Formats: sequence, C-alpha cells, structure tokens
Amino acid sequence: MQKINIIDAARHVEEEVEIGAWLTNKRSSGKIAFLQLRDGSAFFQGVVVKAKVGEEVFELAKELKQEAAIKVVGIIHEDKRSHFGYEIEVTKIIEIGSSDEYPITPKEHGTDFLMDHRHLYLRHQKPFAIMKIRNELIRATYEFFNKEGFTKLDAPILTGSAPEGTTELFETDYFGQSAYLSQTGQLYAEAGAMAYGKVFTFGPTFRAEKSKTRRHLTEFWMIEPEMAWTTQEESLVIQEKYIAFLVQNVIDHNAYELKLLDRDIDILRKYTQLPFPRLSYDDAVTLLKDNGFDVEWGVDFGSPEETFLANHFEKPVFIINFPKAIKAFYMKRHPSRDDVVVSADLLAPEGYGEIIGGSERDTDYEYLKERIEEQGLSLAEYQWYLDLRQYGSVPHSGFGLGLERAVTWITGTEHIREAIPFPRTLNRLRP
RNA sequence: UGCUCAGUGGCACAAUGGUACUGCGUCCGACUGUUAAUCGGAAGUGUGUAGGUUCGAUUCCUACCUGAGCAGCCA
Repeated sequence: MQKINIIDAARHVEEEVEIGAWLTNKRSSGKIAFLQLRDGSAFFQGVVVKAKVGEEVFELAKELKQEAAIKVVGIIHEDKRSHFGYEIEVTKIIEIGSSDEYPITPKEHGTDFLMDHRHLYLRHQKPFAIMKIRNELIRATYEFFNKEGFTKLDAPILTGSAPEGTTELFETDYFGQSAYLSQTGQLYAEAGAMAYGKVFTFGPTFRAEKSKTRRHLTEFWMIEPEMAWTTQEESLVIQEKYIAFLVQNVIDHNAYELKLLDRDIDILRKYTQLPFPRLSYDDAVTLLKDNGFDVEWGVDFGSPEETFLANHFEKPVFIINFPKAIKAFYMKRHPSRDDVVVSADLLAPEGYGEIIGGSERDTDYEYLKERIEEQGLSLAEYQWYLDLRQYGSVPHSGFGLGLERAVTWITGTEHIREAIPFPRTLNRLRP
C-alpha cells in the first residue's frame, strides 16, 4: 500500500492509501464521523462510516482529540461535498501521538494569544497558506536571479559599524568590542558586484527601531541585488521584472493557498503587467497637494501618502529621484540637479507601503568621502568601502526588497507579523 | 516615544454602584454527509497590579504594568 500526501490525492482516486496526519477538527453523528486532517501538504477530510468499519474503529475515531497524530488507511474518492474535492473513506486508524486540551480551539482568538502559541498556530490554515507562499517567493527569488546571471553572495550579520549610521542598531559583545547586527548587506553587496558583476544577498536584517506598525519587524529578511555596469534605469527594469516574476509564480504554484486565504487572483494578475508606472518625487508632491495632502517638497512621505500614491495607479509604482537630504550617503547625485539623487522606491498597492528601495550608487571617491564625514560617520570604518571607488570604480545600481513586506502584500495579509514564522517585534521575543 | 483604546473562567465576549450573561473548548448523551456541524445535560474558575472614594467597586478616581491600533522611522 502506498503512503501519499494529501495534496496528491487526485492522483490516487479509488486507490487504497496510507496518510500520516494530524486531526484539526472532528464532527460526528451516530453512524458517521468526519475527521478533518492535515499533513503539511494540504487539508482534507476523512469519512468514517460505522457500518463499514465496525464498532472498534468508529469508537476510536470518536475518541480522537484535536491535534492527535494518526495514521489513516483508506480509499481516496472524488467528492464535491468535500471542500478539497477529494476525501478519504477511512478503513483503519492508528493513533501515533495523542493530544489533550489543545489550546487553539475552532473559534476565534486574539492576536496576542495566537502569537504566544505561534509554535502551534503555524499548524493552522492561514499560517500554512502564508508560509507556503513565503516559501514560493524564496524559491522564485533564487530561480530569477540565477536565471539572470547573479551570484548569491552572503553579507555578514555581525558588523563592526553602522552602514547607514542613522538607524538604531542592536548592539552585542564581540570578544570585548562592540558589534552590531546587520541592518543592510548593501555595502558588502557593492564589494561583491565589483568582484562578480551581478550579485544578490539574502539574509536576516535587524532594526532596533521602536516601530509599532503593521509594516515593521525588528528582524526581517531582505534580498539585496547589486549590479555593476548598470544604470538606475536598467535596474528599474530588473526590479519590475523580478516583482512580476514573483507574483506570476505565486499565481502558478499557489492556487490552493490563495484560495485558502481568499486572495483574489485577478487583482494579482494586474501586478504582472509591465511596466510599472514611474512618478518623479516632484510630480508625486504635486499630485499629493492636488489631492489635499499637506506635504512640502523635501519631506519623506508618510504611510497615508504612500497608500494614496500606490492606490492611485492600482499597480506598484516607482517614485523616482528623492531629495538628497532624506536619502543615504551612497546614492548617486543627479546629473543635472543638486537637490535630488538617482533613486527609486517601489510602493505596493492596497496600502502595503514601500517594498523596494534602491538607487544608482555614486562612483566618486572624494564625493563619498565628503558625505561620510558630513553625516558624522567614521571614515576609518568606511575605508574599505571607499576602496571600491579607488580601484576600478564603475557605474552600478542596486536595490533591497523586504521579503515579509512582499509576502504580506501578495497574500493580502493584514499584518506583517503573519508573514514570518516567528516574528520579532517591539513587544515580542518569544516563542 | 506620542496619541487613542483595551485588560472579566483555558479561549472569545456581556453586564448593573449590590460578588457576573453567553458561546467555544472540556466531560456525559443523541444524531447516516458534516463544513467554526447541530441538539440535550454537567463541571469549572472569578473582573491586570497597588492605592483611593463608598455601607458596598467589574463599574467611579489616581498611579503603575501589559497589550493592541495609529503616527514617526524604514524594507
């Protein structure tokens, strides 16, 4: 007899199979019981008919508790009365691991309770669907960048200095000296681009900002591609192609999960249609003013502004060439203007905010040295970075995508803490 | 950090200045197609912490703790 996963049930119709599963819920009447099963691949139900299995098996079925681990033997049937379209007519049940007083009941629970039980909550349908889609985004990311000729180059997580200076960092002890958890791999990616042409980093990132919003985590995963011999315009084309590729792969591979989440595929399809609109920062300010926003040229946009801009276009939109004063020191000066840099943020629709930040990097040694000093950063700490401009400096561009922001947006989830297995936020370090 | 809101049995909620409703879960029973199944019965603990007002506080007041939402910061 064959052991199968639930997701493959369609290929085993009318066959007798064995499935290792957990019981998510159970309903029973006097002569028939429905066991709601999950095995990590999908969810479906087992039907236990007393007249067919006999007293003993039927009684066992009725005694099983929520989250009991069982081996189920039975015959797969196609059946429209099952949400999954298929179900298993159970002939035999073996209880492998019992369960008692499982805390997450079939009724609704509060966020705090569910996050306290995150280690168990991961078993349930919504986290299941989101984590499967997260996995697809990770898989598709590797596929995309490998296909495009990138080399994955890992940036260090422990660093000796603050790459962007301004942001708060987690500090830790490194054999008697201060070390910081990485808040970006960007500068290291630039070193990689000068070595291997096109590289991407993909790893955890830490921000000790006391942010308390649905878009922030203190620990999150970031994908940071960096490309030598590449202008910002060329980088934008890669960025939109990458985003469209991610969305398309989720549509192609996660129809089941999107259905569990009740996510509208037609909306997602719009996000695969290129190009994405590009709006200059100048024009964005004008557009916002025309729509009643109280903004002045030179300020960074807040969440309400970002939401308005992205919803205005119903697609992800690039906001290009931000004021120099509000952006990082390494961004390239605009060729004909002194007040803006060659940069772009990609704003996701539906209020999900900035999912990509990127720019062309300045290539000039003296200019970068000045800007590092201007921002009060330690020249000694950045000497290695300046070396990249001393030895064969070339035009190059890069960007960073926040994985959890992308997951939250594509899955249509309310809060970013749902987009990572064990979220770290201002008020949560456990489990 | 600021503003706003909230803290009641394992969970989710209700309530009046007079020691607390209901549902889920649990236990017992019924039911041949359920979809957070339904129906009948039972057990269980007690209003975040510390003060104050009051004959009496879950309710009113003060402080604190914890959490949530929003804002700032950013991905």
